[in-house]
Amino acid sequence: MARIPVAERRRTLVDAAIRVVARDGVAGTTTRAVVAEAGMSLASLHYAFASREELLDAVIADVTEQERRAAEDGLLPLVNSTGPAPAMVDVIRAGLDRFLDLLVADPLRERALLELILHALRTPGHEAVLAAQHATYQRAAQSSLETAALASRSRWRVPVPTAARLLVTLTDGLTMAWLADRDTAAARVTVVFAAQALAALAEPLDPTTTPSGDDLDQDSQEPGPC
Amino acid sequence: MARIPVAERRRTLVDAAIRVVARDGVAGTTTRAVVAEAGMSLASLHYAFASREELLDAVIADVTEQERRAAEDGLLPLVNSTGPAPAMVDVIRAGLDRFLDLLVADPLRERALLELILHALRTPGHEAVLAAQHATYQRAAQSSLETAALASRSRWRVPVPTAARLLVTLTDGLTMAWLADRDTAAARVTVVFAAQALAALAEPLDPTTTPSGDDLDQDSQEPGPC
DNA sequence: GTCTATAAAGTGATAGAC
DNA sequence: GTCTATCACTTTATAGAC
Repeated sequence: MARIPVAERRRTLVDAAIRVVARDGVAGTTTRAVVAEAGMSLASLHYAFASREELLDAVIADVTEQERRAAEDGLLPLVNSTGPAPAMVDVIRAGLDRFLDLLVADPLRERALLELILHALRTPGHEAVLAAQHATYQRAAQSSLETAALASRSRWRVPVPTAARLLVTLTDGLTMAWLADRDTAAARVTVVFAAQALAALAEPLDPTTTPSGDDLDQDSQEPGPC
Repeated sequence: MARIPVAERRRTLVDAAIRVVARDGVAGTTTRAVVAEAGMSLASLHYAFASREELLDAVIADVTEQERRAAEDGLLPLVNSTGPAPAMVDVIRAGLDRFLDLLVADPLRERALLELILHALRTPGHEAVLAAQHATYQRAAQSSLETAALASRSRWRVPVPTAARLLVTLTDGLTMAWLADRDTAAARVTVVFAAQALAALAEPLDPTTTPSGDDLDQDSQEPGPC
């Protein structure tokens, strides 16, 4: 077959492995399944990667980087907006709703990432890639919150890393809960309260601006599964 | 060997399987590993359970029931307390702190439960046990919140199922975040804000009672990993 | 009912031809 | 560099002796 640079081989294999993990889970991501998806021989995988675990490390790093870019892209519309400053709670709610959109549109991807993280949590030798994943998320959450403060002309009343950890906690929890019950309407309601909880940790720079959230006393009953 | 009732065999096998899942993960829970832990032969497992998957179903149901009982027991101290009614935020914070205590004391158990849920999410035919698990959690969260309202002489301003879903989201997120970074001090801070977020959805029955939370402007910096 | 032994089908990794 | 063929091992499940 054609002589392919090892860097390109790695890319092809990582992309194929991501599809296999999403479809069959980590346990189903055998070396044979990956090379079948990538359309190459088993030996080529072991030429590009020393072992299956090394391939999985590369997959985790790649998926994490993709998520980080998605978060970054989600912030661009905010910094470029003109008009009057929106309330912090609305900025956060819009961001969380966009996150939920991604989850609903591609649940296999998020489930795959959770599986990969749990796998790395249990397997010795994956500490480095796991720490990198966590640091990337924390940083993405921090810059999201800092951008949100700029857009809403607010300041954080708690250290940004503290608020960022709450944001990560909320997105992780939203993901787990939605994957478990697939109740998108209920998740939207949870997003509203999550946004209020985060926005309560910030205050407007200009005291005359009155921050307004949604009505707490809404009579929305728990909707059934979609 | 001794002739053992099949019900007892099943109990022994499920208990052994729970230990193996906690130690080696779902992928490491092979039929051989379980029978070695239980001290019986491979054929005895297949006499009690038709397949490995059927055993895993029983494990998920058992662990879920144990968690439900733990949540129930955690509520008993609340309803029996005399003295003046504590503030809702303090009741919830105490409950979340107790949850965090359990997580820190036995992280392998929570990690195992997450792995089992993800496994059930991916494997066809496990929908029933997964739905049961989710319903159990939602019910436990609801009765926890109702008990908290009683103890703090408050009422919920939103439907209890809605608040319960936020509680489940927060505990799931707390678990994932702590498992990822093992930063107990940061998790305690997250608990404070999570409790405030939930307490904001309730109001005291007696208007003269002033609900008091913690100071939001505390200068706690993000602590390093433990 | 309980066991040993084994079947049948995987797995990760590598040797060696080209 | 890339391939086929294969090693060495593990897996679930079952057959058949007792």
